Amino acid sequence: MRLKRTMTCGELTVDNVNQEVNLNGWIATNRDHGGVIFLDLRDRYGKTQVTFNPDIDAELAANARRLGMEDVIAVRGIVQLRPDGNVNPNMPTGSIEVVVSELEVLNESQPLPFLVSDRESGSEDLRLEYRYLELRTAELQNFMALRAKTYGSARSRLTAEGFLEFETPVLMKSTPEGARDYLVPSRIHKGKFYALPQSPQTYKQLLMISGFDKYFQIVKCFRDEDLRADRQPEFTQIDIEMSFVDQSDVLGVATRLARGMFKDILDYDLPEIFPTMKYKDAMEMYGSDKPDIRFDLPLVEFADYAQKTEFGIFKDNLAAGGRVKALVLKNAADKYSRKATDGLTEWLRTYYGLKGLAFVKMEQNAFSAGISKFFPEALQAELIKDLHLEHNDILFFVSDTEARTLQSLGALRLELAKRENLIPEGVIKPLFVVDFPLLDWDEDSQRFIAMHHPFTAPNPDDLELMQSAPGSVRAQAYDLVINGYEVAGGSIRIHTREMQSRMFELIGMDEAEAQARFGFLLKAFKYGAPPHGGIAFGFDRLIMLLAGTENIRDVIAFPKTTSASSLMDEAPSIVDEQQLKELHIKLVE
RNA sequence: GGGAUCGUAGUUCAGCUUGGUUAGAACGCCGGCCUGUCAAGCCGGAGGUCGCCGGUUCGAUCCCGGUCGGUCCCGCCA
Repeated sequence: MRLKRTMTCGELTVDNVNQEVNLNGWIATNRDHGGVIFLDLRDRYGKTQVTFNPDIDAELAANARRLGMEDVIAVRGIVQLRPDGNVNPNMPTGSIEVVVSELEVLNESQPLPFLVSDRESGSEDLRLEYRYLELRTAELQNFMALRAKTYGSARSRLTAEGFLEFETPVLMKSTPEGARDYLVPSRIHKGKFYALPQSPQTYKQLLMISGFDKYFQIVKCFRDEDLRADRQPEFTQIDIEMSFVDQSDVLGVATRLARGMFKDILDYDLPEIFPTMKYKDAMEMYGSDKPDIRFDLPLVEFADYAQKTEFGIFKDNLAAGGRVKALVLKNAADKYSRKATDGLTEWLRTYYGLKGLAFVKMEQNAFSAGISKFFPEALQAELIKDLHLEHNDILFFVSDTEARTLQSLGALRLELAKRENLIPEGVIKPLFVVDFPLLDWDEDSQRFIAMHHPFTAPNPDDLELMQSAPGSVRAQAYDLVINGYEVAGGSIRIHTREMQSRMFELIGMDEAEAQARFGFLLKAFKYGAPPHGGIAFGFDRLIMLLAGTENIRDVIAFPKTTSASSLMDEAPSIVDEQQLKELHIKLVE
């Protein structure tokens, strides 16, 4: 190219007036007034108006007239002040323009499938097909720049704390505990497969055994599970592991890193100490293991009150080991007509399999509507006092199995908060959730499975429960939750062979199977494994929070759809017979 | 695996409720006019397998079934 840029499209100001500059970029808009032609030239630094005046050079203006949106051009010209009254205060470069003397058309663009100036001008599937064009939009340019800045922040913050950055294998052994693995067939080893890492968990533990007491990695992880608005099959973690530490040390690093990143990127000050909540309390108070604590609206334990009602369903569920919990929404009863409550009931039924949602409203000093007739006067008085109920409050009740009660009322809490605008804008509330259970009973396989992963150390205070009541053993596991998103999770790991074997035993993995899957790790534990633990940040979710978006696809350059395909390059795709043959793979119908 | 929802010019949508002659608008595109705009403006034009397959019907963009694709959710995500 002839007119290589001397400046970017975002940096010219009144200070550059009368300078001759070259600009390169894409045509964002063209405004042809018959005479003078205005083009907004765009690169990732900004936009600058360039003008062509036929009075100065008729041929040049005629050439400019033929240009269209997203053509790539290079111009040479003089920076000039815009005439009086023609300054655009909405543009950082709005005081100046470049009066073009030379034009080089670098490449023309076909008519566009959607407007680069307006991300909403194309549906999402169309934008994903032309992702490279969508990435030109201001919004995604900003998100990607923010993401890049966050890589840098994480790296420098961790490096400053003495962490060493590593790379671990992407082709690894399949360890089918937890998420489904993405498998990679081996050409050399017929019938054998690598797996893509769900996380570099075992490698980072081995690095601890190697003596690299502070490890980190910004790393892709792969999980072949169904997608969500905040879940992609390949995603990025900031993976951290440390030796000779306990839970408080890891939470300290996570706190400093999170504070550092929010400071570096948003100049937002997170508290020096993040609040901590026990898993059990989170479930009881918020119906979630990742509660959004930007607003209150806690779940109210209602079992004792329920016994004093004449509502049979509550009592039956309690007798059957179920639960009754309530939510009090202040001063909103008038907004919840029969139609509205029916809508909520239907929503909970469809999404959470809940049979019913009960409610009562406060009318002056008494209950009305819903199931109010099942509440004796004395109980009403008691509730009004205990729950500080006032006119126009509405109480919602859920009664079902414990799991379903907590989950659906937790979901209702979030939904009501959204509807009632209870979630403050611009506020970032971190929370550590701790004391997760070590094990989770799996109905399908009728056995315990590791709630976090099978390398998580039990709480030393609960060791005797491992025999008597495995389901009640607490793990030294923790999550960092920010605004209701699980942003990071980790644990103190088991570092002795004996404890690791006990753990495998608890989840029904016999010695032979443990050897086959994790023999290498068990062997390593015999050679002086230090106590260690760590945490991993979901990098994409972190960027979502920093960017203020609720969609993980917004912060990944080339994301996949909810059916895990890439609309742009059409992955996954069929492959040649020859490729399959080399891999010793035969497709079956 | 299950549920909900969407699919109509290049694009975003309307039309479908109550099936019927020529499926509209805006943006974009093409042409013309216009010397200070910045979402430029004005005039004109081209552009449609109504996602696909099947059914009902004299007749289907519209009703029904299936299917494919997007999105959101449940399950799943150690």
